[in-house]
Amino acid sequence: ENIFDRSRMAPKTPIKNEPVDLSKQKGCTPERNPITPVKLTDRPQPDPWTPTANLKILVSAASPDMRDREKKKELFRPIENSEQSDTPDSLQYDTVDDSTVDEFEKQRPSRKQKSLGLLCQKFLARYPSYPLSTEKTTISLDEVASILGVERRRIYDIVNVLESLHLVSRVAKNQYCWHGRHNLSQTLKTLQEAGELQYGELMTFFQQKEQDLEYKFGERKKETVPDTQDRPLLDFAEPDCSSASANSRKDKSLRIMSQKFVMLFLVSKTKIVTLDIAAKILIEETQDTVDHSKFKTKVRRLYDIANVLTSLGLIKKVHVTEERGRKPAFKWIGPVEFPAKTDEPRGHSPTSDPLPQTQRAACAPYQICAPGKQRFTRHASFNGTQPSEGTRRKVSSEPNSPRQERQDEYCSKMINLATVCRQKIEEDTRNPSITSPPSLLALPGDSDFCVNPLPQAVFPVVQADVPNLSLVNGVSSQALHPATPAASKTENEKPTLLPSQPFLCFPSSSLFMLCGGLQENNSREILPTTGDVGNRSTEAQAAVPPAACQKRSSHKCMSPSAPVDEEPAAKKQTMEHSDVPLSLVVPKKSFESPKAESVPGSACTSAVHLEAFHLDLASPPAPEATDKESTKPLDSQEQEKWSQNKGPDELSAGKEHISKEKANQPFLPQYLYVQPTAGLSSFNFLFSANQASGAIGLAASQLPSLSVPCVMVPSAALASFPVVCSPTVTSPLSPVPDGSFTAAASMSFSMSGLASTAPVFIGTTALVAPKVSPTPLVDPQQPAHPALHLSPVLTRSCGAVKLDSPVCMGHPVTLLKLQQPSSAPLTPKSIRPAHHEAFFKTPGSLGDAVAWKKNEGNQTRNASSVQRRLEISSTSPD
DNA sequence: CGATCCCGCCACATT
DNA sequence: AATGTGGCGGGATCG
Repeated sequence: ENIFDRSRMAPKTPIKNEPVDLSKQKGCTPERNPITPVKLTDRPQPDPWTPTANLKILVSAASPDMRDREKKKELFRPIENSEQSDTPDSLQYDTVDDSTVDEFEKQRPSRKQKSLGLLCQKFLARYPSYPLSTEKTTISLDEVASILGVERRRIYDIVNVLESLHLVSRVAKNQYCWHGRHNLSQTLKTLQEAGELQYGELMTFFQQKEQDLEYKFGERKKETVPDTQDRPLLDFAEPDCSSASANSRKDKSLRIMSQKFVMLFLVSKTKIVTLDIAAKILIEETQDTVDHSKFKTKVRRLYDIANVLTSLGLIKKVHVTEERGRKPAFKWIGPVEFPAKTDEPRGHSPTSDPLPQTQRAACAPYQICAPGKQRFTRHASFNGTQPSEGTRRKVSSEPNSPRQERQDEYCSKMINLATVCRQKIEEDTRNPSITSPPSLLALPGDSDFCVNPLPQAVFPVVQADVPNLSLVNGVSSQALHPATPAASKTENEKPTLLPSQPFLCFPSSSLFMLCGGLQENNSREILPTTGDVGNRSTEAQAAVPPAACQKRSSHKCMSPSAPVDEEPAAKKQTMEHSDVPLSLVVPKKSFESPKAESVPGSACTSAVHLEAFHLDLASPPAPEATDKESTKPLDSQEQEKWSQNKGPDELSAGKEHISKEKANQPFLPQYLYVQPTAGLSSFNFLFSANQASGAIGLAASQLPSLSVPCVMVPSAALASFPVVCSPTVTSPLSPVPDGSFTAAASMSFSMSGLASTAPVFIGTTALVAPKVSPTPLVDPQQPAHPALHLSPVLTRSCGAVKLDSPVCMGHPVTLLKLQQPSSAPLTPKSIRPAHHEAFFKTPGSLGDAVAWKKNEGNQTRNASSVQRRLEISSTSPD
């Protein structure tokens, strides 16, 4: 059939074009059988051209498919000839053949026909952009290569780039699994965030001044880039590391380059990146030695990448005429804004969608790696047994700059923490991490972790009990406190005290926000946040430099000192992907309608408050640690704040923006702890403000939408219990791991809560796994907004109402109203289960249900233990 | 003649 | 050692 088409086509189209068409057709048809036309594209005429060609063919022919192809080829040839000849008729073949052959040979072989871009199109045509989550598509490199009639090498070029965007993931040797673009937006978002950190400054410079910039640029690169750039790469690498096997060869420059290249676009204001600049930036290391040859090689690679990206419809070639002259460049034509979940509704269970479990399983190894970041970030550390040698290696190994060193240290610490946490978590939930969504961006995580100069790590989760890890606790405590000695020492100690628990303890007293993240940013941005949000990009750019500086400085300060480091780490974890979660939960009583309504208006104000909080928290320290202090003060304000509900969102949004822009670390996890004030006397709420990325986030950075994982805990419980902050973020994909992790954390809480009272957890939507959806509350399958997701859940369970508030910023805010806790609405038991699943299930978690159960059991247990501890702690110190 | 970038050698990684 | 990966750059082709 194909043949026919071709023949038809051929005549119609001009030779050159024809080939393309054919190829496309091929691409389409090929799905099942390679039957097609490989030949056409493949090698028109093996014979004449290259002697080797024949050999190749023969070799390939080994496979039946190949034979078929060859046959076809023969058949085709005539056709081709005819095509070329212009006269469609096949009749001519015979006669024309030779002559035609020559002609056509010349033509045929046209380079264009063999271009990587075309090949990529064919490749992409074979797979659905948005494959059903259920079906998992595996790609056999050999098969594809043969089908498309190209050497495997070429397929690698394509796959590597696709992999960098998480459109595919490597499952095994010669095997890749196709994810499609489900996670693309998430990936892009992550890249953007990472890019801002790494390249924000640079890009700004470039755009501003090219020449001078170049110089400076080079310098900066070294400074700025090195840390980041190197690290970012890590993303992948790290994953690999985690996998145990090291990353293969270097770090797979093509992949990294691809990501970096994409980052440049995403960071660029103009969305146009010239090849030379990109090459210069990407050369990184060599800056000094900028060999011309190296530059040249880099450019070649960029072309390769650009071809693939072009095929994906993400960029297009353009020319920029600058002072120097006309230069080749590419313009980003893909999505620019990445709300919580761009592409698809998957928000709830972002990851899951893209990757069905099966896929995950299949992809797992890889995913792990790729998502490494996530893992890291989240519980990332949990996944791998160890932080991954690679990571460490990189960290330690690359001593680019002082910064790095710091980072390294930081990373190391983080890793350690992560490891500990991981262990615990693993114990509880074993696999979840593994299953993590493939698509998640490893990058961000990684970057966050190691790469980002600003390491704001947040603790991913709080653990309920883990007596075992005293170390962890110590760390966590430190993390919390680090920055803010003042804050917490006393209070913190308690948490810390909670010996084994990594979690944070919050005083039951009031509400506080914990911000993970960028303290620096917050401070800076605080003011701007509210207003700026809209303009982030602009501001961001402007802000970036300073922010970066600050961050750096802060980081340095932080990282170097053990305590400090910890904090960042904690922040990171929390924040991680997500920038800032916006959602807030409001207890009905207190807030209820009145406030909720007011929210929009108040949001701004509230936002301010929040910001302030953030600042406080952030800057000093430990979000968690601060809890008491911050909390208390907040308490008084709580009501107001609550009324402001939106505020948080905005704030968070603002923060996110800011943070992202500047630090990039945008991820500040923010948690709001609300004490049972009025209505909810008995309940405590923890909100994570962050974000974004994770959960649903998306919103995080750019989007105002808020997704916040929240944990409600009965006040009583809280009083005595340390509260753990769930990691907010999870990227859609990553969610799995995160989710799992989170879930675990949350679980523990819930458990505790149950024990004493009934704790309710409100998860952010992000966390919600699609699969879970079945639960009543659930789902969120509405893709729409992350916030929405949350709301539904709440609504159901609690009757909470979520509101989207346009708010000042226009960021959507979600408010949740909770019915009176006291009342039954939240029956802990009934609710929880639902919530848990809904919230926590992560797509990624494979055996979620089981895991859950287990977890719950554990949690319960833990809770009890925790309670004990808590009680003790509570009594003792404060 | 510069922009593109195909081709495939060959090194490194994995099996 | 065989095979999978993929860095890399010569040099052909395009515009």
